[in-house]
Amino acid sequence: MEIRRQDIHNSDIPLVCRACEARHGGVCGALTSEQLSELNKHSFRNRLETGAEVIGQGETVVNYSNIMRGVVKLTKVMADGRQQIVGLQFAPDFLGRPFLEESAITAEAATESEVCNFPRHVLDRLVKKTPELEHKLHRQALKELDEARDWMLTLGRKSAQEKVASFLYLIATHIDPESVDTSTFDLPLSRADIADFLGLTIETVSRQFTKLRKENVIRLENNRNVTVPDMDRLMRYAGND
Amino acid sequence: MEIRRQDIHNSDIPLVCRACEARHGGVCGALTSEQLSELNKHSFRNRLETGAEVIGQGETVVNYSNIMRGVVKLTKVMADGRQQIVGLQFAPDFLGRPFLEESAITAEAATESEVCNFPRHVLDRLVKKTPELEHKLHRQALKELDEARDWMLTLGRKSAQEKVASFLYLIATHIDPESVDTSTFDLPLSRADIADFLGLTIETVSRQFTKLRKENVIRLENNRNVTVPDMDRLMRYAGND
DNA sequence: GCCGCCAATTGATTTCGATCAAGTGAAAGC
DNA sequence: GCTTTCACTTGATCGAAATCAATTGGCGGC
Repeated sequence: MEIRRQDIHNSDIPLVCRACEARHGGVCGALTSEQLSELNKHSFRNRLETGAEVIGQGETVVNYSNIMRGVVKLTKVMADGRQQIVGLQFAPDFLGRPFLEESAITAEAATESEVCNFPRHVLDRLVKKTPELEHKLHRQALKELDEARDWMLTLGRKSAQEKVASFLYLIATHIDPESVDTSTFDLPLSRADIADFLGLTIETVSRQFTKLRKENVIRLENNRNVTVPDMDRLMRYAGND
Repeated sequence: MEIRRQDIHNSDIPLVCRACEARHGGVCGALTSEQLSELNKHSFRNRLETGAEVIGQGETVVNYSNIMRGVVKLTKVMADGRQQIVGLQFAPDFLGRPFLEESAITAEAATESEVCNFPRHVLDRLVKKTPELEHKLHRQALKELDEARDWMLTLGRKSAQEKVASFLYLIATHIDPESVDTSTFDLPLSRADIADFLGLTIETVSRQFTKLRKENVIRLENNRNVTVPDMDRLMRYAGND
């Protein structure tokens, strides 16, 4: 028995949205076809090269985005250049901080990505009128909060080895939610980015990769491609018993 | 010129809520007097001794709360006992994780506190019917997310001295939002709790307190009472230039 | 007043990860 | 084909914070 799609006026949904909406459950799912059409009038998609900045720390927010493809990293920088990645966002996550003029973080593409942008004021107006949309954004905020707090435990209390294992486990479970086999994947981050995510240096990250490889917790096809023969074992290395 | 209170039926508001609502801008502010009455029927207040647990990691959530007075710490524990405080909540914060059966964190009173509890299902029902209430909760979630990400930078990239200074600055700016003079305050956390908040050991926290005292960044009346002669200087020690 | 308790401090030593410094290997440019 | 470049790895040393171990100081109970 199949559950019917709720929206009747399927054909009224903008063409670009139709393909998109089918593929994922982003925030747009909360909108009626009319609202989607309205939003779509003001929205534009673009492709982001690795390293391309979506928004910078301290800048005025003009657009929100939906991640269509790729991984976006959220970073904070200190005045002296020290840097910390405070979040990773995967498709089809919503990207943006509602109700705030100025961004407290930098968002940039960790991999080659594609995003769908809409002007802040258009979405803000839509949120006011659409409780279901605010509910979706609320849920995403809570999800991000849960993830941030999980990561705080990792940053504050785990050893370098546990941190690296935790990172690998995180990627294995997030990179391709569709896939059944999560045991082989490409890392969306460079060693430098991983270091910034884990609060370590590149050298320490590299040494821990080597150590995990020598202990057969992971195999490395090349610098980016990882195979995890035993996911539970990796989880134990991550300290998540 | 004074702005008039919005709610007309002021006298319909439950007595306990009236005193409370006047004092702070918690989530209840989003409710009509009827809703407040309804919620109040099922709510109960209680006093929490220091260390009293509101909810434990992995337990089923039956109540949400509003913090009326005091400070509540949110902690995560690893299987081997390592512990990390992932958030501090001050009055009049809302306490709880909407839309989740099971708590991912432990919440316990850091100081002697007072909370107002309401059954989860009652508030959940109210949220569904009251967009303004969900909006308030959404805003609080985003605030907590911002704070969590700020703290991730502290945990991942700051030195022990910067961490302790950051903690003192956080407390100075949060403990008593009413007060004009934020330069003298009591710490709501023991050294052990501070260590768990900063991802350090008690000994290191203690040494940094001593160091900050010797460098005249702070004065200590006793273990708990702190005076900050120059808040900007403390901020610089915290690495927030 | 003295004891016991607990929180915090202080000191000595160790350890883990940072720093400094080469070295490797793959891809791009000439 | 060779060099250059860039990301990563590996090695040697250093240093900040952890660990181990007393000691201090305040407070409640008797």
